[in-house]
Amino acid sequence: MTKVRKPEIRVRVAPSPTGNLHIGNARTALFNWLFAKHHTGKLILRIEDTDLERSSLEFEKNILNGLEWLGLKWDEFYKQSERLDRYEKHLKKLLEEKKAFWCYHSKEELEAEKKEQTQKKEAPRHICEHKYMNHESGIMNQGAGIIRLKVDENSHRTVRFEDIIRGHVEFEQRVIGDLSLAKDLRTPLYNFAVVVDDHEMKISHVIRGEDHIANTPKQILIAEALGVSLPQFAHLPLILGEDRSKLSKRHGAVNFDEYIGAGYLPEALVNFLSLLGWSSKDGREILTKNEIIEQFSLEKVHKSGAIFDVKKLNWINSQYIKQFNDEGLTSLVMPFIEKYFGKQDKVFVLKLAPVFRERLEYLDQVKEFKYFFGEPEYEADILVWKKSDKEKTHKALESVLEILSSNLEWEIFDEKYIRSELDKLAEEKFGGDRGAVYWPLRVALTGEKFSPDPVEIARIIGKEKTLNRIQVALKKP
RNA sequence: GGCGCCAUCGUCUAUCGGUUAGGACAUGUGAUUUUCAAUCACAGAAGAGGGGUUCGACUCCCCUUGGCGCUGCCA
Repeated sequence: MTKVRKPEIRVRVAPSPTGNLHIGNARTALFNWLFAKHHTGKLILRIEDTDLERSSLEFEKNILNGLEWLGLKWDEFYKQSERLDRYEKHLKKLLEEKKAFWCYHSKEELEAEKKEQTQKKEAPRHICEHKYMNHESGIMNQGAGIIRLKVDENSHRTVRFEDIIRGHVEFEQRVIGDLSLAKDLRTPLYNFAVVVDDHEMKISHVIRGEDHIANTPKQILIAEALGVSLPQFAHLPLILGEDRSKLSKRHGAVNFDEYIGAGYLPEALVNFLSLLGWSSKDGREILTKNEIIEQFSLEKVHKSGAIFDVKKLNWINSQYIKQFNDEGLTSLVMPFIEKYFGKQDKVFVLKLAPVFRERLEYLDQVKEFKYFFGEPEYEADILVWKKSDKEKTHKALESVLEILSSNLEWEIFDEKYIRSELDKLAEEKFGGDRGAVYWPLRVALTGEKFSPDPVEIARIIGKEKTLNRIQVALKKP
């Protein structure tokens, strides 16, 4: 008995470089990557740049960068624009075999046909009589034609396929029409190029968004004409915006760049995206890449679309941020700090790490902490605690200044001791109202109504700045 | 209009015919507390409607409704 070797798992990510990497593409890429990794298969990255008008190298670069940033490494790389010979070869064969033909209808004629069909409540599609013409030389273009596949519009056949996620899916062949394959021998169109490539690249599973589901029967027909075998299909549920329509620009941040720029962590994004349409067996939601790979299966992918919920992303990201130690978080946060506050001393930023770890959802939020990097500006009246008044506020600040400046070895700042002194002050002079002491101190140090604990801030910014800021506060009218 | 896909808390989801329908995010309340966060505890919150099948349906089938996608000589 010979051992049956399992066919190699090969999947592909096939973006077209007509725009920047989009959240939806990234998710599709991620699922392909997870599937490949789970089965120790290969991931093929294929740039679908047959539309030269709209494709650009800049977009291609953006897409590649985004995927790399996410940590999705591919094993093979192709560009359709470099494979024109392959498409031409198959196109010629199809033409010779009379499975494909040149269609010379004008766009106006096509438009009219479609209009008529719509009025007759028929499926809009092109049924081309040119396929019955017997051209002398079928391969050559006799005018301004395009190449179409001959599809029998009278067939009663149902084109079926088994989708791993959706199960049986069927389309009536007669609603498909004589679909377009290429503008000319060296300008293939999407569906045709995909089928040629998926075959030649030995793709075993096509995992793509549900928006491609209607392309599948077309691709099946093309594959049959080409005489090649079909991959398995899996159509992923769409990522939706708040209004439940397909996620797009009008929903806000859909460019992957924006998430990189906002300081989301690649691991967090992988984690979050993997949970859009998929869930782990054990129900846990914070999972490492390896855990996701291990548990991943297409059978567990949901059928219905999933709304992109930034709040959950934020929560997941904050969970990842909390996992870093001071050193790690400091280097993560440094570029963002320097972007807003200029060059900073690493030793100083290291002191901020605990504050950031507790409070950041994404790294760009460091911009909220400007009082660590410069002197605060604020209106004098916010110094006054709600249960207090101007006079008491002044008194409190003076007392705090005294406590901090007199009996304090600042090099060994003892938070506990300071706190007990300030508490004692509140007890003795403000009837136990600690807010009367801490609130003015906070505002003096930060210029904000909301902030981390003022004693912690004092420790971080150091003696000189602390005393100075209190004095500034005291001079406010 | 045609074709197709989908349908459990506000959101992401669990349940593979028998559960008080579970978890997470979000929300609310409370604890902590000098504010805001963080943290902890608790709470409210769901099977679109109608028919079947079955001893028993969220789960299987059909219809309705609704949502979405596709409908290019774009991908």
